[in-house]
Amino acid sequence: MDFDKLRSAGYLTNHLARLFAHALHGRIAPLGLAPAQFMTLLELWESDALTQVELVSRLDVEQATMANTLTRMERDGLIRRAPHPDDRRARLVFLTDRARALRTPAIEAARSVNSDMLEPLDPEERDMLVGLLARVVSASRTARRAAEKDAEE
Amino acid sequence: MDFDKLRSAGYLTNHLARLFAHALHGRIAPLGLAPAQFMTLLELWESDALTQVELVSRLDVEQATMANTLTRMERDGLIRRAPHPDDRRARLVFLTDRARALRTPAIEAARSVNSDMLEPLDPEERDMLVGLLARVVSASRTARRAAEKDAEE
DNA sequence: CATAATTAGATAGCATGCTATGTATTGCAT
DNA sequence: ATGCAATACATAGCATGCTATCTAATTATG
Repeated sequence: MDFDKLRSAGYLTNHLARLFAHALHGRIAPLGLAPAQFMTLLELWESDALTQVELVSRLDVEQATMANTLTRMERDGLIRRAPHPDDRRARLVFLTDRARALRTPAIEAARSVNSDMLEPLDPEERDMLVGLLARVVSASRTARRAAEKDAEE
Repeated sequence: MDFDKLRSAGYLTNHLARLFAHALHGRIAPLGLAPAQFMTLLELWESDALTQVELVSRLDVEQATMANTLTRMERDGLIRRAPHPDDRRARLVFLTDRARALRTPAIEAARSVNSDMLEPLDPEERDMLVGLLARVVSASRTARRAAEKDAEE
């Protein structure tokens, strides 16, 4: 019973994700940002005033994870939360000026992490890798949602 | 200043790693295993009686991370730790019978996670993806080690 | 040989992620 | 209109991962 971890997609993906996270952390920590905060800001830079539920569905993390990330972001002065005007259960998440100002440098940092990490690949290979990753992620999200739908019955 | 997360290797890798981890967790939790424990067992199944330092270098996690994982594995009856005969600082990690017995079913579970997740890809595409991931991981580890070497001076 | 530098490991403190649960509100269906 | 199900969010508890720091032991060096 053998298992070659260096030919295992799951193993390699886990390892690569840690390497990416480490690199990103190094580049955005000077901005006062952590990786999950950056990910969340990517959505808020696109459209401000989202609810937690909307962020959860866009980023595909669990609601509890997002709640904690938002608490840390509020602590760090990146967001404010205000009551939703039409739904007293919900709160809207707003960017602070500080978070708005970080958009350009943070995205620049993320871009440079991607280029550095993919440096060993040819341009066509980079596209190939990104395309394959996107397809697997997309299919897996779909499959998971179908499975959860099933489980409801 | 735009950033398309669905074309970002770092973003996709992080997302895919979470999807893989979730799938693996679901399959090995019934065996009483967690993902990081499985990863560690992969090394110990190959060669028993390793030190923590040896596990750290093979799995490329930080020493503190491995120390905690080993503590949980000892708690769960997967390993025992005994003093190193030639170095009183070190301890050797040994598999228990329970951990040995899990080898076949756990590897079977991991294999099935990989096949399920890569199901949307053709066989050649799967090989391509695994090969590209392996190259990026390998290059990045090398670069990181070089950078650390540099930082020593 | 004595001391300094290195090495092995443990521990503290934090960020992300998860599951499971609790609370308040909303909305639907009778 | 009421009463139950669904929804939005918070919280507790745990696993992984990290950096930073501490102790003890070993190795290297003067």
